[in-house]
Amino acid sequence: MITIKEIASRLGLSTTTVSNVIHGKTREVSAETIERVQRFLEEVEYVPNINARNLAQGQSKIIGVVLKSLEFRRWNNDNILSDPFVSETIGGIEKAVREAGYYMMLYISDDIAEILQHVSIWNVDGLILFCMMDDDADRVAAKYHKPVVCIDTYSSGHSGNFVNVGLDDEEDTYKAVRYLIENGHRRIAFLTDNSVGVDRARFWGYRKALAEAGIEYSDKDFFLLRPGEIKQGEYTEELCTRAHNYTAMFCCSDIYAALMMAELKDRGFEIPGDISVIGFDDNLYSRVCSPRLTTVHQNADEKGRVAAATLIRLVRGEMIETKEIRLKTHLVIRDTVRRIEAPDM
Amino acid sequence: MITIKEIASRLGLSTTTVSNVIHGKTREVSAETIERVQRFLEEVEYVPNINARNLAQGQSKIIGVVLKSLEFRRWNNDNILSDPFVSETIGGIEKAVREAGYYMMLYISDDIAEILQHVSIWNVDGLILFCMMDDDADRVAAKYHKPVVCIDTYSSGHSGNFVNVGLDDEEDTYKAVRYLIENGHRRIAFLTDNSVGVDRARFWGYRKALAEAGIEYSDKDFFLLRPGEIKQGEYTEELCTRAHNYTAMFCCSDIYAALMMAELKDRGFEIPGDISVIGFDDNLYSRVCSPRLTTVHQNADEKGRVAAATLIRLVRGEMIETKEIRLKTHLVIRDTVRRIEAPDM
DNA sequence: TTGTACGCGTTATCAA
DNA sequence: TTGATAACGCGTACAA
Repeated sequence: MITIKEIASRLGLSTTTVSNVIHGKTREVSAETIERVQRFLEEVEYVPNINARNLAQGQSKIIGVVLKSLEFRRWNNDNILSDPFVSETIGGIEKAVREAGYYMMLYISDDIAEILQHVSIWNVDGLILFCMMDDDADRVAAKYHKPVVCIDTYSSGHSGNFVNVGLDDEEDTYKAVRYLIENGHRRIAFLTDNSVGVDRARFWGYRKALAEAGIEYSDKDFFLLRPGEIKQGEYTEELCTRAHNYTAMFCCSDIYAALMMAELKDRGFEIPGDISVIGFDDNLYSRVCSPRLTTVHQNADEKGRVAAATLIRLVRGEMIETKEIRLKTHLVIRDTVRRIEAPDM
Repeated sequence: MITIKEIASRLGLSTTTVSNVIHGKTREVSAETIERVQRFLEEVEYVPNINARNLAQGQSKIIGVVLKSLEFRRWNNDNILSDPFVSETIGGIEKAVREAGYYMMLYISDDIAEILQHVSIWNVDGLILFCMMDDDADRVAAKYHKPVVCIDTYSSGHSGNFVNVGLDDEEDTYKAVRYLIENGHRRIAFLTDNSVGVDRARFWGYRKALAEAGIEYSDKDFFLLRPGEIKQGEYTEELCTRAHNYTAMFCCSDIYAALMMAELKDRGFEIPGDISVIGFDDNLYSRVCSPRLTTVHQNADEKGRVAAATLIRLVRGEMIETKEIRLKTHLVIRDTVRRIEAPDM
């Protein structure tokens, strides 16, 4: 690895001049020198030592992406990246980070202290917090004195320490459930694996649609998938039995919808004949189902890109008007919701 | 951020002593001093500046993970992480890297020069090349003079510049296709989206099983999914029409198997009544299908962990006996292959 | 227009 | 057992 000092001495120049040319601070260098230096730089394939650069400048060009795995246990708790929504979002982040000339460091941990240590060791320029619950995000953002952008974090009392990129989960779910109701459904189950953050908001959207239609809600309508049970196939028996009492089911993710459909079909359910299903995400799982899944479309890749782009603006010192960026969704109507002509009361 | 220098001056010690305590070079420090320093370190929550450390030591503690997106175009070329096999493997890598006290930098690019520049800027200690074809991997490994581990790379003339972690794709596929043949199938299609690397090896396993059973192969038996067509739903019409001539189909991934099953069912095919299907990977897609997919199981998470662990051994200067680490697979028999009693000739 | 010299935070050598 | 001091490679006041 050739250094600036070496280049300077070989060219009979000072390190300052070489450094200036590298950084395009060209107004004080003669055209001839610029030319000469640039040619040489290419010739020897100079690459800067970023550690030295960062040390001198007190920056890092690193965007840290932190996943907290415990809170967001989709079907496989061991490997949170196996959730397609998560990994697609990360893909979007990577793209935006790279295009902005930054680097991405991925860090998966449940331990807030560990996360803070990590970002401070690397002097990370900005942080994206993903799959992290309210208070944890607040805590990190409060201790870390640089820009933080969260994805899908609902903050009770928004501390103002971070910008959040998310959906309007309550409204989005409300519309989907209203669609079920408009199709004559009144006995509608709600399926998820937790009741915090995003899923809580979706739950309230579901409740709102029910209330508006004068449908009473009972705790039995809440179908909870326990962590690990999907992998093991436990409990689904019970859920499928309970499903007999419903004509429709709203699922908090396409994965769950697809999985549930498979379990239901195994037990003789016709879909949507016996039970209608709506998912959330509109990823590949919705197109692997048969019949094809009616679902709420969101763009995970865009979510990641927007989060990263926003963070980088913040890192560059720009002001962001709003603390809450909401992406649009829409209902994609496919083949898993049937119309009930004579609604059963 | 408090520095060693600051700590030393506050404690009335030298930076050397403080540094020694931090690194456990304790044989030359008095017990009392150790105690005093350690207590103070905790008190002020000292975190090292890794840029300075790396600069002084000429290392980085970074494991670079490079994805080359172009060569491996599953269903969504824009966002390679949306492929569950890819993202699960990365999850496995991250785990092993973190547990070994290293950091992971994820970099997605098609441009070899860009990749090399990236790793040399960051002085990355070791490299994992993923989704990269033979010659590209060779080229990177040749120019980069530190340890390289590839995942699923088939090298024509193995340069010896890297260790590869993969499967025995030919043998694994051979067994799966033989299973179809043992069940009376003779008209068996092969579905994939490319014919290089892993998929080429699988193709030869398929051919081997056919040949062994005296079944003639024709180019028509090769079902090629074109990039982008899955997203658009183009061409599947043609593939489904051609499928009428077969009693079974071997698919190079669960995604494709699941997708194909949905398309086929849409057109009235019974599975496995009209056509049997086998997939590869055994990820969640195989359990979302109905009926449940018979498939070749591989452990993506483990693949990632093994690759990372191997790389880190290399980085630490250990010797690795073999240049080719092959993980085991096995056929998971579920419900998509039927037995044909009177084989149709 | 170019060069000198110092600081960034750490590790490492060698002397005390 | 401890402490000066010199690297590591780069950026940048400030001087020339």
